[in-house]
Amino acid sequence: MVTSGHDMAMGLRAAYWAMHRQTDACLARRGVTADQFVLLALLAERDGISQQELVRRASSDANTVRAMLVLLESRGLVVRGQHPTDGRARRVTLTRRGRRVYERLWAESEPLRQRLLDAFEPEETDTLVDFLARIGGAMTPSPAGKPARPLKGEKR
Amino acid sequence: MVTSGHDMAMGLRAAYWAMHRQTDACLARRGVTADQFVLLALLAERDGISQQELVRRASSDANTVRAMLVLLESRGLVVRGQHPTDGRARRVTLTRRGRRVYERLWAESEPLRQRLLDAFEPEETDTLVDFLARIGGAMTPSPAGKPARPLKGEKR
DNA sequence: CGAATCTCAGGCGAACTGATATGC
DNA sequence: CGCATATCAGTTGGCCTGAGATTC
Repeated sequence: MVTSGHDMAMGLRAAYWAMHRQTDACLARRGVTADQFVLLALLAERDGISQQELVRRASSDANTVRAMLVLLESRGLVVRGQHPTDGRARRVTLTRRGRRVYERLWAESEPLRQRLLDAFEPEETDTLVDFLARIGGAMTPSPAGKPARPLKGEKR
Repeated sequence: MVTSGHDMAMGLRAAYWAMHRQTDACLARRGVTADQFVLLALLAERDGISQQELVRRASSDANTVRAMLVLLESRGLVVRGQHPTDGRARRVTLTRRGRRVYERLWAESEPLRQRLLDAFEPEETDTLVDFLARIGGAMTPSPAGKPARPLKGEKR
């Protein structure tokens, strides 16, 4: 097989959208989108982080995250409070209802994650995650001045 | 490392969006989005296919593809003609200008694909594409009645 | 001062739903 | 008839740019 960069890109696109659509369909009954679920999951994993931190972890951008949080807040799932030390930042937390909803969504989407796992041998999953991380790294622009590209002999 | 289905999903999300943003940024100068570029690439590879075929290959949906093609047609990059045998279908072709623009975009985005390739050893790329295809397969709903899931001993 | 975090206004491509027309 | 392809109308969530306020 002769695999090109284009094949990788198209495969990545197909894989992502297949997953995204399945996730949306799975969560739609509760009126939550896949992207909103990502935020809830990040908060469930590490509650009380800032919006900026959510932006980074969700691979999104500040305006989008803000809009989504405002929406989730209006539904009583999250609270955007004040950061204890940084006056600029907001401290985002799950409400009790938010956590309850999230846990239900997590349980209902478990079959999806299982189907994902079942498609791979146990020893393959680490490789896959590593591959995906490498793509993310290769496609992340170096923050101007700090050469994030790996030089020779540099460990990742 | 303990890799969960959630890790895979988040990694896939991060990888896809990193690539998508870089591609958008790269093509923006010519006023073409990454998604539009996908359609152009599919047509360059196999000209004269139907919209439905584009839908499948682009992992998109009929309404979205139509809207994008109407847009591309208004810019003189594609033509939506009549299918020779199937009266329902449309035969979509690149115009000469469309092909010229596409080839320029392809050349300008070559560094991106190279960065993608450079992140992997030659023997890894096939594995990656296989992995991505498996995700796509695992997340593709079986078309009701045809169990697309792999049974034991079945070759892919 | 610059840099970081967030807010606001606004635009837009793309995904989606549902209904409809037409040809296979 | 059912089914597939495409169209149309309309909605929405999410991404983006650019500006500004506030705080570090």
